Amino acid sequence: MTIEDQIAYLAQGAEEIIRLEELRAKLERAAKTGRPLRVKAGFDPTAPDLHLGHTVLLRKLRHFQQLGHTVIFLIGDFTGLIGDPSGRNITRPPMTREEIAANAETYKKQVFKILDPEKTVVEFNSRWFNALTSQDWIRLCSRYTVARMLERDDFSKRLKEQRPIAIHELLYPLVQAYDSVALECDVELGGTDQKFNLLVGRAIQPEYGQEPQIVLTMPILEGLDGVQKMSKSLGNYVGINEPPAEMFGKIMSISDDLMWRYYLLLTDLTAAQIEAMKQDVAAGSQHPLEAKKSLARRIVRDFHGEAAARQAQADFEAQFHDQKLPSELPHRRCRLGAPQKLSRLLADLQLFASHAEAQRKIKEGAVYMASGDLSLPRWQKLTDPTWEFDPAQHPVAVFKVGRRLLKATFEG
RNA sequence: GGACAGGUGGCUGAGUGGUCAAAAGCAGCAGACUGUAAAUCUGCCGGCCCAUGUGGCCUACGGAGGUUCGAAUCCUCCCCUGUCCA
Repeated sequence: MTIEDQIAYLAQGAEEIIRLEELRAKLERAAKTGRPLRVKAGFDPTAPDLHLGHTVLLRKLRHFQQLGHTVIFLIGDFTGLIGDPSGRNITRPPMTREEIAANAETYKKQVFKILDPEKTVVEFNSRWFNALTSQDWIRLCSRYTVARMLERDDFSKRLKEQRPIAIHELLYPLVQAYDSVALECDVELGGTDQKFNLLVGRAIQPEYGQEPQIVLTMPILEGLDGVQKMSKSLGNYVGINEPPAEMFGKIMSISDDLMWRYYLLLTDLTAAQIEAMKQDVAAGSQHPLEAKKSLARRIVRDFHGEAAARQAQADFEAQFHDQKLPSELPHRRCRLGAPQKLSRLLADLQLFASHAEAQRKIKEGAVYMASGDLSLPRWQKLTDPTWEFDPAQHPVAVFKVGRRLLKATFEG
């Protein structure tokens, strides 16, 4: 690949590259000297459950690896003590060595589904921060000004809105910047929300006699709702460890608009290929549903392989086009000798969060049941919460509420 | 250290003695329509119990006490946040 091809490859899907000329120079030098670039991305040590949102960044890191460069997967176990400033956050208690080690293992297991382990270095920033002296800290703090720190959107906004800003929060960007110094990074990747922190790295490195790193920001992936960023706490995420069927289903539930965004950020199709597909859909020569299935299959394949992806699609089609039950569905065994009131039963089966909710939803007509021959389920709407469910009559039953399915086997 | 303003359900935010499990919006869940899309419309949206009713009980408006037949609302102390002054 020529240098220009490499730049185009790295730039695909990226939000911003600061600065492009410097990246070109570094790539040229790396090619000439045979010394790979050191490319860093930092991760939160407390949330080792990765979802598709994280993979946007990981995929870009892999692109660097494919071009021969070294990725530094930095676990911010020291940074974690501060917490990325985002308003109302508190310093976290230090994690134990064991917790950190366990989380790191969890990370590795997930991350190497995308990254090349041969070209990845896993680091912890407590390694150098625990060795820092008070003098070192003061020296670091002296290299940046309050005014510049307050340029950060989050800080200036909170200042204006009279919301609290704790002093230690101001340290966060400096800590992250110092990571780049300690690791002698050539490039740092992050989401667009990290832009400020990444730029502080650029500003601090020259203070320590280093060349400023290249900053490459990736867009923040919207969650399944298409509005808010994908995050576990918002519940709008697809975890990379989720079973194929679940992944497939979740992706099928996104809006058509969002589908193109996912294509761009979560697959290796080029922007031109995606645009062509978009045209086909707009022209009516391809049904958006098919385009979405193809997206879902690609993504599932990345994490579970081709066979599982095909199976997931087949299950999906069987379930929603042919009205069959999926090959695997949540299943609970339940001891029940005598008839029981429906609302109580469904609450006990944890199909609902509370008994009150079970009663409400049943009255709303949201609950369906199938029993007997499950290969061709005949759904029966249940609207009476006081109806006595008789396990003798229905030793195996499947309950359906919206998209949720639950199979229950009763034994006396 | 002083003065002032504020702290309400997942979020925003109304409510200043009973009619308040707390308006409204957002989010969420479910139904209709569909392609498990979007948009739209409808219902629900603290818990437990009875069985279905403008039903009973419990918990909840930063925390702890108090006043009152009755407190998110009044009083006292405390905690937290911000602004101004020092």
